Amino acid sequence: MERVNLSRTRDSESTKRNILAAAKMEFATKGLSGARVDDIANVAKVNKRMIYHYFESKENLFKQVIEKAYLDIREAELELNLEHLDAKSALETLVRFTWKYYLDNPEFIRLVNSENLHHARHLKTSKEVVQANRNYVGLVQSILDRGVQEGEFRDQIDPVNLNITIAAIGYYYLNNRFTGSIIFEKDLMDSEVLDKRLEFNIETILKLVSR
Amino acid sequence: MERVNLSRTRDSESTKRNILAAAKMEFATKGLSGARVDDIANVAKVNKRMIYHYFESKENLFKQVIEKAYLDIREAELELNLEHLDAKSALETLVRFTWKYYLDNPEFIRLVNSENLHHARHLKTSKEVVQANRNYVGLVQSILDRGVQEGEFRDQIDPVNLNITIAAIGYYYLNNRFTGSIIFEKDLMDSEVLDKRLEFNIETILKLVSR
DNA sequence: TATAAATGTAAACAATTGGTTACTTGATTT
DNA sequence: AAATCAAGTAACCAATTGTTTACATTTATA
Repeated sequence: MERVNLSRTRDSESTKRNILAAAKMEFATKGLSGARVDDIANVAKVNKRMIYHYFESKENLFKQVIEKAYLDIREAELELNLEHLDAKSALETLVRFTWKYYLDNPEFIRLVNSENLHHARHLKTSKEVVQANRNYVGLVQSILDRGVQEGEFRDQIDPVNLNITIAAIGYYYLNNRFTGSIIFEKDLMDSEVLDKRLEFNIETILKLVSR
Repeated sequence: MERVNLSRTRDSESTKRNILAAAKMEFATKGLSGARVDDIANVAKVNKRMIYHYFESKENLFKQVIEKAYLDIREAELELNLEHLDAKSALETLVRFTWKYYLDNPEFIRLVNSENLHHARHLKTSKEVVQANRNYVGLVQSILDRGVQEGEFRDQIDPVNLNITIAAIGYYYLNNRFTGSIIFEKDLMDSEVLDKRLEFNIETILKLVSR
């Protein structure tokens, strides 16, 4: 029988949550190599030993963080309930969502970069993430099918490439906002500039799929 | 009067070049924090002291590397001589070039990521890079103008956003090839898959600009 | 209530790492 | 040929860092 203790002075679940949250920020801002276990412990207000107690190693902690990051975004996408919209609206909603998610969760982009710098070795063994993504590709495929039926979209569009492009046009812009702002001599994070970029992206995707 | 010594046993220029080349690979594969000065020295076959002699610090060495990386790609773009082509061909050539450059120089992507992780603090003081990029945006703008004159392109297309999108659709795919290959359960680096992606990208850009 | 398991702390360790010191060797100039 | 400066080497250092050891306290349960 599970006991719930509402007034625990010791709370392993909250300790784990705190560690994960602190680790996410630390890894995102400094990368896997740049991240410091001591800093994670300090931010999480937890003794460093607890990190090793619950997560075994810095490497494994990173793995937990990146897995959770992927599951979180895939979960948020499912909550959009795109099945209830016509294909064009569904696609536009997805582009807007992806953009906003990256904008609101810059850590996600950083973590994915880190994981790729390390040849995705942490994600390689994650069945759960693969399955979540399989569902996601299926979702996009069904939007495409619906669009063809409605006479709005071209057929034979590759859902994986479409997916990648939807992510790419948001990800690249936000990932490289620092070098981009210098190079293009323009604040890429200015709110009007951001809004125009989103409209540009929606246009890009809709023109790509339409007949 | 400058003397040229063809048989120097001591060659500061070649030492500097070796350090820069080794540093570029080391920073690209491990990031700024992950890179080891000792490893750079070993690969460059140079005493570690020489790195500090010529480059002052690890940080400054990174700055030299990232600056050169940007100047190199902007230089390669200029050599395409896009002015001699009709607008549509020029744009397609640029998309193909960008893709191939990222494919052949994966270090470039990694370095740009690192620089953004560090808020572009090394590039901030680089007038030369900003100027090179100004020329590049001008080049794309002139292609767009030509396309409008030829009656092929829509007008009022923002050259910066177009630039960003051309880069994005190649960059994202290749940057995230490791996580992408796992997530999409498909080898994104398979040569047929790569070819299809390039065609997809050309289509994306041409549909975006055409009337 | 005794006991074992879970949760937590302080301190230290061994390895690593960016950077430096002290010195040697080779090339150029006068 | 002597003197001067650039180029190069080996050894070392102080600080950092991921990880561990040894120990203490709280909680759940037999």
